[in-house]
Amino acid sequence: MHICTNEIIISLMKKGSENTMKDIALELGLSSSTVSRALQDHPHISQETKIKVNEAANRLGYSYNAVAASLRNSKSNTIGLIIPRISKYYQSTVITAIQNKLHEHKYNLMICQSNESPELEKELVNALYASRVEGLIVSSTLNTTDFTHFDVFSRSNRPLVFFDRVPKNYPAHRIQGDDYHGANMATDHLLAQGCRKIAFIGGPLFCNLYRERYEGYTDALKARNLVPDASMAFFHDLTKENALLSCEKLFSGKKDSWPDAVFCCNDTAALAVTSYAKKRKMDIPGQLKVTGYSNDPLTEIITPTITSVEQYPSEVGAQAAGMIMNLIQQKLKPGKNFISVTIAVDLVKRDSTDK
Amino acid sequence: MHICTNEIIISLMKKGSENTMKDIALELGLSSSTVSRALQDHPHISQETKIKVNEAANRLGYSYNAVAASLRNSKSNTIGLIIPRISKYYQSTVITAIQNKLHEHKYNLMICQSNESPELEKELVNALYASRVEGLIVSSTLNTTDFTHFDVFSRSNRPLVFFDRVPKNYPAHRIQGDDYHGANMATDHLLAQGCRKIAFIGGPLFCNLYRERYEGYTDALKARNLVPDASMAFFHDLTKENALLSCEKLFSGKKDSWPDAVFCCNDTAALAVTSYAKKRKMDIPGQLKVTGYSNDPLTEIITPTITSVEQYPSEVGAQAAGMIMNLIQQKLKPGKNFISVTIAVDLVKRDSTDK
DNA sequence: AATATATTAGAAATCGATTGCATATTTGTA
DNA sequence: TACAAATATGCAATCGATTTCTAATATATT
Repeated sequence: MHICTNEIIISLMKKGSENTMKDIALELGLSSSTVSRALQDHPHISQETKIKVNEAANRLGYSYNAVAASLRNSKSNTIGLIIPRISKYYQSTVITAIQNKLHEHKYNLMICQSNESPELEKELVNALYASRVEGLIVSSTLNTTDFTHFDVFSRSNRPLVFFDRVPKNYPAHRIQGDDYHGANMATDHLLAQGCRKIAFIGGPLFCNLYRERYEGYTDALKARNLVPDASMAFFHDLTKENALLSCEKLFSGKKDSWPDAVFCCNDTAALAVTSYAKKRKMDIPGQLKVTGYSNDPLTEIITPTITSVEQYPSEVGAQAAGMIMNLIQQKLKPGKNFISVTIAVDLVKRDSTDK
Repeated sequence: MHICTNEIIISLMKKGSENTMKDIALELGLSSSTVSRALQDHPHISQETKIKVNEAANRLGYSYNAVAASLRNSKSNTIGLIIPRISKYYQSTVITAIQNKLHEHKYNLMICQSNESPELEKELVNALYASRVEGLIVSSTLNTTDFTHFDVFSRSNRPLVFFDRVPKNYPAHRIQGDDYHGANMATDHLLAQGCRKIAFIGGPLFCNLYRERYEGYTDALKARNLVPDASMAFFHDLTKENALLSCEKLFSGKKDSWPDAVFCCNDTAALAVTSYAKKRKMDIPGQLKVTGYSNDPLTEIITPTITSVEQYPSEVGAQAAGMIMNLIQQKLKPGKNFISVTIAVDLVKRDSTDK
């Protein structure tokens, strides 16, 4: 057993750079081929040599250079991820699931935030491509309508998987929550609770999420022979501020024109509606019922707790990572067939809809 | 202006691999040196050649190989980040700030989660080192007491910066919030509001954060000639569940032994205390005052809103990234001098302490 | 004894971009 | 005219790990 202090290790290192396999080889009078194979536990190398090599590697403070291996093998063991923001509950949960799954396969994840900017998104795609990530997982910007900047990946057969915010007419694999069903369930629940004037607060309809949720919402109304009221549907960035503005419009006229429920496409908006209603002394759920989307822990903290749609983000992340790994390992043959996985959602009923 | 369809581009590409500078050189009857220099806009290359090279690069669908450049230049343009979890407000805000700052310098960020496991942390350090990240930013695991696995970085003079959870006796640069002062202010505020039996809920004292907050808390008490009551101080992982258990203990005996305030070292715990109190029909802030730490947006959502300590995570992230960049660019000379930056904090008074 | 088969190790090319040095051509100056 | 300087380009080595092919032993088989 050798005991090395830092000083000894430093003195054994060449000035200004790392020791390489070559240095180990030199030290032992071997070739670097042998060292490489020994470190990989290759069967053609004797036990004796392997032990000597590993010992020398420790002694010299050798560290494997993944960059060199990456170049030689055309294999970076890295996956790229582009996402608008990492700070939301849903997003960060998906990321964590992806990372854990990839780690099982000894893959790294390079996470980039597009900050909702299509230009930055494009730049990041190219940067990740240049870094030779082996696959790319994306939730696109709200404003990405042109997806051609992802062509580099599809063109070179490098796996490309979209989740959550997926393109409409772009050939790629995708993992989505069942947005139609989620919205449909939530709306139907409100109807079952007796609501008849249900407002809708969502994002722009060119984004798949809101398009499908809006459909789920309108279909639920139609199923009960109700006509969706366009003056009660709002489409904008789902920030607190925007949601409050929509509230102003919803609750401006005479009291009997007010909605008796609001279906919100995220929890931020649902929260804003709830606090608006509280401020105006409206009773929730008595006078107004509210539902959110994503089942952010926030929904259990506010009074009243808010009914929301659970999207199982961990499952989404695990599926996305799993799909990328399968594509890389060619368990799924690349080609013109694209897989679309839909993750089931559940309605979590809480106080804001009287359960 | 050339118009290329995907088919044309694909047909121009070698089977199964990318076009390289060599291919561009071949196409134009130049050497790859010239191509390299042309693409870098090197002054020794004529305008004419540069235009031809760029045009051919587009035509061939050339994509820069950052891995090859990385090897040749010993420069990966990548920084590593190891963090226990990305899902909390504070953490994700710091990350975003780091990423934005690094992006200005054309650096990428490789984010890894240690999931609070020291073993995984160690593994990640080595993986990032092998990937030749040029610097490492770390917030360590709650249970990391031995920091020698970071030696690889210090030993090879690769910048290492700790933030938030920083080591006690390990030589490295660090960015910290002013934990002592934050806790001191919060406690003093509670005292000023008339509280005299202030409980403390924090993490284990071997972690700098909680050690310093505890000191700030006790010093505030002592400054008013109060003796900290050990039976009212709890040290554990700051989860909701643990915090509720501590509440059980705090409010188990006779009513006059109950605390009149609880200082919590994070907002999760403060939230738990608040909901516990609400469930037991205690009046906040009348009967019990509560403060949290980190100023998570949650604190403004719950009723009552919770007084908390703002840590300016964006500033922390920007400083950490800025310091790494300075160290890389040798604006700070590496050596035995370690910089410790303290970021000021502020107390945000809300309803839970009667303001 | 002679050939076959493991076993172990090395030489050299490769991945793709970069760059110091050498070279060739053109322009400028004494 | 001759020589200096500026301009434009190529050659070849380099970064570090991997792998194919080759070669040298040693052991086994007939």
